[in-house]
Amino acid sequence: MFRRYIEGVETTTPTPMSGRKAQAARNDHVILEAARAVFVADPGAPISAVAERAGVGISALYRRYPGKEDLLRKLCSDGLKLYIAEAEMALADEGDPWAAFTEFMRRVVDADIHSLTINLAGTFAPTEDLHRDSTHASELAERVFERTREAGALRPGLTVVDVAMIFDQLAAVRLGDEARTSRIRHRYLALLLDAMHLTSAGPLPGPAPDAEELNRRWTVR
Amino acid sequence: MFRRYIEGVETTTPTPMSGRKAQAARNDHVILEAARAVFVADPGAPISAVAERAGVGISALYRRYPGKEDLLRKLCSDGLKLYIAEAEMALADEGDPWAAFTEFMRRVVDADIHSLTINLAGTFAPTEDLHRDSTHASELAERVFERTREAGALRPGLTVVDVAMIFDQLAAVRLGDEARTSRIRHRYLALLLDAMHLTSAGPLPGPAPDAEELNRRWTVR
DNA sequence: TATCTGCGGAACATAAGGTTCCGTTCTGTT
DNA sequence: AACAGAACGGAACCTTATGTTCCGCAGATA
Repeated sequence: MFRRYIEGVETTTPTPMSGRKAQAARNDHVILEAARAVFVADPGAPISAVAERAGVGISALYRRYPGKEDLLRKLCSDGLKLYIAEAEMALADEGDPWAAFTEFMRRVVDADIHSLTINLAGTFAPTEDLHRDSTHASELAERVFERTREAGALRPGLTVVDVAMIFDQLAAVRLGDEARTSRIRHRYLALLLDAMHLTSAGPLPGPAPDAEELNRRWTVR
Repeated sequence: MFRRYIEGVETTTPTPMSGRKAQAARNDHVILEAARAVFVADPGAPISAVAERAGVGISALYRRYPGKEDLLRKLCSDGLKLYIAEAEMALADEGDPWAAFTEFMRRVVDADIHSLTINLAGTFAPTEDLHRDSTHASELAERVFERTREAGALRPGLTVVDVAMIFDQLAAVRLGDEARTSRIRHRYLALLLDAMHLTSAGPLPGPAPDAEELNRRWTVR
């Protein structure tokens, strides 16, 4: 029978095209990717938009996540882990600290990690795990920043909080599709990196934000 | 009678504290200011939030504007007129073009004009008047920018659209109250201005956005 | 005193969106 | 071949949010 034929394919293919389990596993990924795209474009988007984009029904979402907030938390958690991984990669780079720092920022902008973390914060009640990851991410970023600063590659007066704020500003750049947006963000990232690299420039006006001010954004609006 | 006394005050004081007309005129201003504060903080805020902030009832709003969109259009229109006035002031400055340019940007950031124009665009159906003002504003900004560029004060490759995008990014900076936000925006404006002033730096990556891409943001989302 | 203007805010109507639920399809088993 | 169950689609349900209307009141005006 046809079914049998399909089953045969299943057992010989790493990612079989049929089979309930395989379909479900594929949906796991499709749904997460759709959720990422939708919520990055609009953190307040309805859950039905995610289902539509994923090409599945709403029940496929509720089978995997108890509610909307859980999905948002999952995305945010993944974003934080990505950020942590990028920061660790930067720290593992023993070469030129400035080069490692710029590459770190480029990768964060490239993967639009910031849109997954801070931009989603405030749309759900944060959990203890999320808070831990967030703290860890901040610490790693601080180490990347400090190493760069100690190498004398940064404009005096800059702080690691400035880096976070710059990610904020770049995440606000939105024009056309994701590819276009990414390209334009890199344009302004290049501009900002040049400004951050002016090691003999004067101090910037006003005190930089402090970490406490930043963390307040995690509370539900 | 007490009423007579008040009337007497009315005729001798420029802004009498009582009198129906005077109260109404004051409300005109109070309501607009409340609407500005509320919608700048959140373009999707409910109209009741505006009334609450103004300390008036909802009917006081509906007496002045047929509906929510009309109020938003009024704010946006005022913002465009402000922008036009600032650009004209910059053009009238016959001194150092770079100084005039930086002061122009500082004033726009200071008055948070960008939050009134582009940030509100898309929340209402644009009218012909609005479109005309928008075009006029762009033309004036272009002249300010061109004059600065011709003076050799700008990094090669920059365009006037970059200026608009930078306003966008600065408007995304939000931390604490309006005063704190303003101060922090000026910090990053200073950073960006330094980067824009690197007249001998290499070109930035990627093509700058074009005007058409920008104007697409005026359509309702 | 009669009338009018401006206004407060409850009431109303509607839209939006999160969640539930039922019927259907396909899978693996007896 | 019939059956139990998993995964799912999507309509229905229900609550919330919010734009708008409306009614009654207070102060001003004549």
